Amino acid sequence: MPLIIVESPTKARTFNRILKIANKDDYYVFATMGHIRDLPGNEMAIDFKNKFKPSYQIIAKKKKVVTELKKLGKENKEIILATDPDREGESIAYHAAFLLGLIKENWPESSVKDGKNLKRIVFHEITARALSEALEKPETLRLNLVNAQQARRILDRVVGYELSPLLWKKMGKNWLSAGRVQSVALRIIVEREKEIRKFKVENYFQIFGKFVNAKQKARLPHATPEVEKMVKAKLTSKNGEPYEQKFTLKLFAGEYQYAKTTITSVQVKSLEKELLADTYEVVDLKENIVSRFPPPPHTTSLLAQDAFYRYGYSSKMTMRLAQDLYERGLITYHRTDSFNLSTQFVFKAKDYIEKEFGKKYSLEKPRGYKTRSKLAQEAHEAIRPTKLDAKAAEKSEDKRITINHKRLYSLIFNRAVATQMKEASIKNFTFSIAGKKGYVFESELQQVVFDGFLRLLNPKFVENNSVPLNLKSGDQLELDELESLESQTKPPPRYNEASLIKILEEKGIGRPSTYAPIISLIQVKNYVEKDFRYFAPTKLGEAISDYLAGSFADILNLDFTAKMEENLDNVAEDKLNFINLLEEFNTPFQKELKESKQDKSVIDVEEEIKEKCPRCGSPLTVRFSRFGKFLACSSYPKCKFTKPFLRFIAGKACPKDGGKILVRFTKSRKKFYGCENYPKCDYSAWKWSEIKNLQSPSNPSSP
DNA sequence: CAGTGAGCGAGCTTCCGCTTGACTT
Repeated sequence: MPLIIVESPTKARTFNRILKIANKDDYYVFATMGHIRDLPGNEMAIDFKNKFKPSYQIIAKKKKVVTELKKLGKENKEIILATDPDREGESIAYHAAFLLGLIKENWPESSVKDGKNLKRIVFHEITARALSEALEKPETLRLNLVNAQQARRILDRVVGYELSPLLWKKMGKNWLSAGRVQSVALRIIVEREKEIRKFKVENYFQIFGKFVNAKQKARLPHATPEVEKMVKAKLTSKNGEPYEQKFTLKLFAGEYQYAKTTITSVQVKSLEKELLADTYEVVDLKENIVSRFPPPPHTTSLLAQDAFYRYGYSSKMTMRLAQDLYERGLITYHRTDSFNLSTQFVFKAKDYIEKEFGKKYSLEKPRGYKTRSKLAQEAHEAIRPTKLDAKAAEKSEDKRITINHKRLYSLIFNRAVATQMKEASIKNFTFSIAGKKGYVFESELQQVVFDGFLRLLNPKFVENNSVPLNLKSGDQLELDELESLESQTKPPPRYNEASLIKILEEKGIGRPSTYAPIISLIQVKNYVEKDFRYFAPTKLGEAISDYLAGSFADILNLDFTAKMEENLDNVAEDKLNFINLLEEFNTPFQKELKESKQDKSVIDVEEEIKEKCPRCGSPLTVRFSRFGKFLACSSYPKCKFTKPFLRFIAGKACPKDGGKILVRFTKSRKKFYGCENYPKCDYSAWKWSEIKNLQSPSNPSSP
């Protein structure tokens, strides 16, 4: 009886179901639960003198899995490797085959011992047809792909296990970490912070006019009933001279565009006077109908971004919820970078759309999406519901399905179905309002002509933009009111979880399975902190990033991974030898390491604060430990005074005893707010909204 | 599924990527 090997128990279950239906129950399907053989954690385990030979071990937590695998291997002669079609999947297959005694390892060349009994099947879609087709023409293990994975693994190990100890010495903290992915993620945040500091904030004014058309009702963009008669437009030029200037900043990651006007506070008053005295006419009214297409279905990265902006979920939370939905069979696999939707789903979606919204909303031909990124590996489908049932999560009787699960399910459902809906048709109006003295105001608005997919994905937008513009060129308008707004130019924004994941994915840094863990890691290590929902580097994080960027500029660059991936593709296609690739990386790297090790200077990130040590009077300093920040006496080791670093919320007092409110954490690192006088006072709150309206300490409430 | 408060830190750490079940109530 053939033994089929896959990664995940869910995939195994699906296979069993399909095989049973096809009356092929003489297969046994076994799940490895991911990698089973890897480098040990407690040492480098790379032999640099022997072509980077790795010493793999069975992963401690997988011993049971491997015992079971070996037992099954003895019982079943024919082995069918059915792991994911990408690099990591091929590697899992390889190590499983090795443990079953079917691979001869002779570094750096490995070979398959018994090709008759070892087969590899590959498919991108788990359906009965794909499976039976694959079973009919099995292939062989792709050793070049395995080598690409090994090169990736070894390179990451070398980078991580060389750079980390360097940091331990450099910073005097033996728990620090560095790596190809995490250090670049950190640098992205650090460089942005510097760009923000460097940014010069400037004040400027914007002038908006509200115009009335006595004869006809004109509509204001985003109109409310009360102001329906008014048209709001922005002053943009005089005699062809624009007031607005646009600027583009080149940033570490991408660029930043911003605009300001040349209008200063001095000019505003006289401008207002002149504008109010003028008479106006609508000119250059243009209509332009454009199609708006639905966004692609969710990948891991897009789902994390969508859930963050829509519901404020952290990536960790989103992945946890998605995992639960996946395990209950409600959605497809949630760690994916693919836009592919199975043909079965696409056809069912068409039926669903026609039944739910009518034929006007469905497509004749299915719509597909191209991956933007060449770095995608597309081992899975896009994330989509498994059933065309909008209420599938709602109906679940599982008590562990919460409102959050249901919300995330809806997000996934709507987005996937929307991909197969007609595009929306939007009429864009742009027009100017010109005064006799040469002043020009400009405005634009949109009207939804046909809602298409927006009906499902953004009904509010449809509702707010359904009325046509009731103006035409030549209409005479009166300026009813002026609104002068003082603004400041804004620096590029800090990253949040969504924008960080977006840039990581764009640059191919990290994989769907690692985005959330990486974001957790740089916070747990105290390299970055969240200021509300935005990342700011700590002193420690900035020092680490600057040091590494200075000494290992190539690795800390955004295109390092992209170049590595290109090379790994060449290895997979047998155009490049993977040992040569490793050597080409490692030779200059070791040189840089040697130079860095010669510099014995130590970087100090400790920062003195105003507060004095109660024991000896020396200033206290903020220090970093693996458990977070703490305050310690600056005359350590002479004085060993320490105390916790507390984060007070300014301007809030405890409603029970008037004490200061501070941020605390539960044992499981969940954030909450509490009174400084704990345990005497037990006031606590989970959410900002609960403490938002608390009184300030100096201003106790009277009633 | 939720889950609400120590005191530690300054000797044996650290990588990336693939999986799920893992605490306790």
